[in-house]
Amino acid sequence: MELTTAEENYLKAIYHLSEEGKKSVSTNDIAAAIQTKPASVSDMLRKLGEKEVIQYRKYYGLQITPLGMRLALQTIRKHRLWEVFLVDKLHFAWDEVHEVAEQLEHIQSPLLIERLDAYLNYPKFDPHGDPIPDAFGDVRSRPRIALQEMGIDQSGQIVAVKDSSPAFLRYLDKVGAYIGARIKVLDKVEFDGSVEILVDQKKTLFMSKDVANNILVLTS
Amino acid sequence: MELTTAEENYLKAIYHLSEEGKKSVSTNDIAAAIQTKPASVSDMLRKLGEKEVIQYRKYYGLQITPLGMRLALQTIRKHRLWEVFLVDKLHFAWDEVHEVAEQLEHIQSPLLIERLDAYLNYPKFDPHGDPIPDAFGDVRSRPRIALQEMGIDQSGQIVAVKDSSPAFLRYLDKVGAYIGARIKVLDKVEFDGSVEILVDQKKTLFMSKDVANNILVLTS
DNA sequence: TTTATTTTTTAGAACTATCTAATTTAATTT
DNA sequence: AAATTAAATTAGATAGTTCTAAAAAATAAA
Repeated sequence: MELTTAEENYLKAIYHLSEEGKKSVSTNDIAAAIQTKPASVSDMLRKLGEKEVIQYRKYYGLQITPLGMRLALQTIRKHRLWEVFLVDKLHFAWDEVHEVAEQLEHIQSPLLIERLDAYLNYPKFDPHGDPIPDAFGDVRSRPRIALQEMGIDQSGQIVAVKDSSPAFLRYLDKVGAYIGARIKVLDKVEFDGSVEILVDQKKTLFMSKDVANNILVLTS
Repeated sequence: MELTTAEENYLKAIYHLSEEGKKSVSTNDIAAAIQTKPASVSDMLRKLGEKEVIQYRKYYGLQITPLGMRLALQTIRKHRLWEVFLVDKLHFAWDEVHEVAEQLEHIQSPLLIERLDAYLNYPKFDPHGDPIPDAFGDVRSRPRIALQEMGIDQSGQIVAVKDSSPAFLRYLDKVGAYIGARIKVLDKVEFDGSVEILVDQKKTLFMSKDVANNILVLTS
């Protein structure tokens, strides 16, 4: 069974929205996620239902099927492997990779992905810290919490970001809070939820609540 | 000005057919080259004419414009750079790369191609020995002749093949006549046009006229 | 429980790319 | 030069993706 590029994009968006803890994924949510109109989404949901990658009941909502899950994870695997390639080998900045990976993920060639995976040394996480599913769709995720949720004096390592908009990624680069940075919470301001952290044991940094909420940390 | 994937493929086919010495490229030729129907080609020629990448007069024929030439060379550049990547870095066999490169060539990202070019060390030729146009569309081609046309005792280096079908490439791999191999013509049989050559100063090889005609050599 | 609002779906249109069948134009042959 | 053959084009359909505008269904509010 083969999916078109558009179908893959819809399925990926549905998968991501499902993962974000939402009990049900709405037509409007999907439209917002892939920047299209709800009318287009309705149409596509019908088609994805026919292809049995989702279970779909009009007006009631949808659920990904095991088949859909497998296909979505395959696409995500490809996307993240390409991101690693772009950053590790071609020296892209981590805020430049998304758009290109968005195109590369649709290249059809199982052999290519196998070889790429090997060439990159079987990476387990992409440059944003998100886990790369293996060839069988298994994801080795690490338990992570938002920096905002850490307590004073708690340490950890930045492993991912929730919001990966170029603007946010550039901000992180600027202040030196990159993926992999080891941090420690020095203080939390109760009034506005902002935090003070120590980065790599040398630089202190103030962060607003909003920023701290967007950074995921592997605590130790 | 942007071309769709289909338009890029048509333009590339037209460019290649033009290069093959044919004075005029016919609708049927194009249809055969990209495995579609003449009717589809007619339609597309009209569109390419409107986009001014070719000059088109119904029933009379077509000619690539300078703009079309530039765009075709850009696509060819991408295709051949990806082929180098697949062979050099991902260890694809040279008869496995075409289909994947056919997809990769349509990825839109000038930065990606610049970086890829640098990463591959600015290669001038692809794994089949075909020249890679530079960013400005300039091609550094080498004067090459068919192995069949060489005289007895003449030496040279295999630099390209005319027919790059997987079957032919596999045959070459099998007999050890790879791109880059240094050869010398030991004998030519007048009766059937077959040749006897010495490969890399150790192995002698008999080749039919047809095979020898498909191998291009840089003579020295 | 009606009414109002929001969400979702359908209807109808546009665009791309392709096909088959029919027609038109050009080239060849007699 | 007329007739035949070959090549190229148009007409009409289908399939995929998207849109706007209108209708239908579900949810929230009075």
